[in-house]
Amino acid sequence: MAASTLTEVARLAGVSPATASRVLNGSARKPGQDIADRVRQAADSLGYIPNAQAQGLAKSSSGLIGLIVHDIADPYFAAIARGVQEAAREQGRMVLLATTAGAPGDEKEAVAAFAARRADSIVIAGSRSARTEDSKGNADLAAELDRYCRNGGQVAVVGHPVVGAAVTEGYHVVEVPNEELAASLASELAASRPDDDFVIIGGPDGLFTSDDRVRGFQQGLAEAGRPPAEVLRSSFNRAGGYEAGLTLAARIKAAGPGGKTGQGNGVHGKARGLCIFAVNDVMAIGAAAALRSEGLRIPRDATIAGFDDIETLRDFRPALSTVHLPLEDIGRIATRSAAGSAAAEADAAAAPSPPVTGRVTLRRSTEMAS
Amino acid sequence: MAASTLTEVARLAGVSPATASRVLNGSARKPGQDIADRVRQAADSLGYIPNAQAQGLAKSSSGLIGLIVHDIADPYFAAIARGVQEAAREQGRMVLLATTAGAPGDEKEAVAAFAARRADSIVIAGSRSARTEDSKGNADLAAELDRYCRNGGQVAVVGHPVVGAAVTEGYHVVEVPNEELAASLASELAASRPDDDFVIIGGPDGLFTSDDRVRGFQQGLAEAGRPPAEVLRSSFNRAGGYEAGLTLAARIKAAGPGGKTGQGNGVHGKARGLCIFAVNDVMAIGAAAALRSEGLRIPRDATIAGFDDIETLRDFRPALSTVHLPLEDIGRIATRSAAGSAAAEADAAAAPSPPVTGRVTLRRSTEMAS
DNA sequence: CTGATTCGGGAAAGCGCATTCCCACTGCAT
DNA sequence: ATGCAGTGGGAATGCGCTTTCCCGAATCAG
Repeated sequence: MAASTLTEVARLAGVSPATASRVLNGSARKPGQDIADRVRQAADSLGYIPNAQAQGLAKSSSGLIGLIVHDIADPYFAAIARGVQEAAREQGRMVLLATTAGAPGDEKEAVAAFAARRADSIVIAGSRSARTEDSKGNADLAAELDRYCRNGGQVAVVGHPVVGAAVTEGYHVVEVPNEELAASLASELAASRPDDDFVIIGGPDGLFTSDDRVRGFQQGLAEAGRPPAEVLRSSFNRAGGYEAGLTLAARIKAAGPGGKTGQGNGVHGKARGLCIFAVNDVMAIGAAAALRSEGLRIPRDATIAGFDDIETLRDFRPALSTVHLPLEDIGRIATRSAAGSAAAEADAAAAPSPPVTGRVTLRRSTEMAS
Repeated sequence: MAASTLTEVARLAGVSPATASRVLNGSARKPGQDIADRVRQAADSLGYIPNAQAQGLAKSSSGLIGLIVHDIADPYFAAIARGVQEAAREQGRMVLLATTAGAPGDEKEAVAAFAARRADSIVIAGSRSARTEDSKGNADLAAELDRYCRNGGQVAVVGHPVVGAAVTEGYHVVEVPNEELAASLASELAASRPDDDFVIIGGPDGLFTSDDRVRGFQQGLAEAGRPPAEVLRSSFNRAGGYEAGLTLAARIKAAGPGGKTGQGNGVHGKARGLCIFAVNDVMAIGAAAALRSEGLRIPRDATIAGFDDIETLRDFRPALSTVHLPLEDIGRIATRSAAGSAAAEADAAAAPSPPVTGRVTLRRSTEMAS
């Protein structure tokens, strides 16, 4: 028994397919009450389910939203995905998921696949990369997006625009003030940790999100009259944080065995502590785990801060200082800004994009030594 | 500029649409080399992207996999989703996401939507419910799945079968040995905590996953010669765990202020500790947070264990004793078992479904008191 | 009571592609 | 030279639905 079709419903109801279509799916023309009832009854007596593919083909629009993330199991992306999902539901659309591990080549393919499915809009979350080895991929991606937009697609990018993207029509960017927030974090940290040296654990060079946060942090430090922090680069995940954490642990132990009151490193008689800024929470957690595994305690032997304020990580102890980002809202905003209708564009003109605001959140992991 | 069509490509290449179709998409008949080249060249000079909707309509199959979860931001589901996504990629399909907060009514709608999109298969993760208020929704869901399967769809359910599902054709269940594993956990805990009383923090009555784990744990306790544990019911998330944790904290403090050596509660002169089993990690973390907020320490004032071994929570301290579940594999297995082909069915006959195995993992949170 | 409008319904033309059928042609054996 | 299968390409049909166009009937003004 194959799924029943509109034609069958129409026949059962004794009307034409055109009429059946008009009553079953929102059409401008409303058939008479009695006919409508007959059709509707026929429809659910047959268990009729409209074929979305055929509908899509006929009106060339699919009710699909494409979402591109690096990794859906990463809580950062999962949170954004939740927002996207919610907004999609509001719009009566479904979300199509693609994960790419951040490879622009894969992202290009994902965009092509979405385009093939005639997705109404595409949301790209996850940091853009400016690394030279990605430049080919980025160019391809930009071209693909270009084409997609020219064919009427709407795309929203979280964070940084895609490198080399030329179109403006239908291309939206949800700005995340990474740099400013990182600067604020730095300045608050500088104030609360007057005697600490700072070090940054960053992601790979060229990752915009990472680079912005590093730059902002350095700037905040400079404004507070602090010297620039050293930057350790590693991968943008827990493992990267852990690795960098091991390096730092060794250094801390070498500098002051048994605590920071060892053989005074610094011109003042007073020993200097170390404050670590990891460019995201997951890396911070990794670094913290590394320190702990080396017998170091936080915030006693070093202090640490992250970025994102991942919900699942809030129960981590010592509570992680970080910058809160409304991840779910970001997903929602991105999805809405790519909702692509005349109304939406009018709105967009009025409010180019509801600004994303974060908040520095200092917690126990950078608390003053008692 | 609308997206170019196969016909345009064919015209440019000077061949018929049929031929173009044959070269551009895997067809049994391979046109001649020269023609193939011409077509391919025409295709990418036009930036041709096949219209998946039309393809789907024509061959009635969409290359889509529907995934139903309660909440994509929940790390449990996010992990499963990752597995599903990977398997989908292997199969050259894309995943369509639906979140339902566990409401059978929403799940039914999601299935209908997937059916409308002619998804090749559907993976349902997330606990089934047997609560009476859900019985109507469950029946509807079962009916919808039934219809979907009869129309050739493949369904894989993680954990428990949908209540009332009648079809067998195309209906797969990935069994998760919740009960057995919970029993093992109980027996190991009983051995390592000989002097503890046990208490269980469960989800709402009627949630299969929760009920299975509760039942298994009780059984394990019984086999170890321990009396049944009291069961506290609350919601299946962190908040629920937190709430139950507060209740328990009050109880612990009342029983033995300042530690468990207070006014001896028990026939032996020796005070008894409390070992808490929360039916999932997230609840366990919530309960732990509640205890901590009440000034209690783990494992000193109480010990606690969870279930799932959520990756993001592994850095939690004290490290949480739990039951490891290969979440990602589960997603992968479910997706593969619903891959729905003759070959897959032959495989399925050979290996009904690659068994999911978990592992009791005792860590610091239930460590022997020193 | 007639002519100009609506109004409600049906017929039919695609949407973009896969696929079946058909045909012209080649190569081979007879 | 003639018949045969085999091969490679094109014409045409249909997937299920939307939508334009058309037409008969009903409504209204004059």
